[in-house]
Amino acid sequence: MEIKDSIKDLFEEELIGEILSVGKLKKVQEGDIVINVGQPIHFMPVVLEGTLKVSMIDDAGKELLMYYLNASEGCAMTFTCCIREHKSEILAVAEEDSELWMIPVEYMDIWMHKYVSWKNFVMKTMQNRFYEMLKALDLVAFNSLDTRLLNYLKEKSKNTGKTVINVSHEQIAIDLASSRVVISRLLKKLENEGRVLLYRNQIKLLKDL
DNA sequence: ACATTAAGTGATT
DNA sequence: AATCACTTAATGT
Repeated sequence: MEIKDSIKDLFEEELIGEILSVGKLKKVQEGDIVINVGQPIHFMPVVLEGTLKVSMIDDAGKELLMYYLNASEGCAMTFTCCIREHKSEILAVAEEDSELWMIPVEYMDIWMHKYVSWKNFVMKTMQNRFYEMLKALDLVAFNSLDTRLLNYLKEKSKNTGKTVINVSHEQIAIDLASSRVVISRLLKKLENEGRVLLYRNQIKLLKDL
C-alpha cells in the first residue's frame, strides 16, 4: 500500500501495474551500500522512503559528495549506466534507514518509449541532478572549504529537519574530499564563533547559521 | 582496566 | 589547506 501511494501520482495506472509486478521492495539500513563503484547495475532504485547519499569516487579512491536522493526520486546515474551495461561510477549509501523499489534495468528503455509519464520522470530526475551537480561544481570550484562546510551542515540539517547532526569529523572530511584535521579546525572555529556546538559524533547547529 | 575510536593542537610544508 | 606527530577525551569490551 505504501509503495503504491508514494508513486501513484507520478505514473499512469498501467505503468504502475508494471512497476509493481516487475520490481521488488528493498529495505536498507543506515550505512548500507546500495550501489558501489565498479559494480554492474541490474536494478534502478527508486527511493520510497528515506535518503540515499550519492558520491563520486576518483581514481585515487577519494570520495566527493554529489547529492542526496530523497523520496520518490530515482538514481539518475543509473539511467546513463544501465543502458550500455556500464559499471557504476558512483557510490550510493543509505543516509538513513530507507525503503527502495528496485526495478530491473531492462525495463528502462522499453518504458521510455511506451509511457510518457516514465519519460517525464526520467527527464525530471536528470534535470534535477544536473542542476545539483552544477551547484556542487560551483561550490567546489569557486568557494573555500569553510563555505563548503557550512553548506554541508545546512544541507544536512535541511534534509533531516533537525539542528542536531550525527556525523563524525572524519565522515565530513570524506564527503568533502578533505582531511579530518582540517575539518576539526574549521568546526572548532565555528564553535568559537558561537555558531555550532561540538560533541562526539554530533554537531548542534545554532540559530544564526 | 584496557583497547579503540573521535577529536584537539602545534609545527611543518 | 594538507600532513605529521602527538595528546586528550569518549566509548566499547
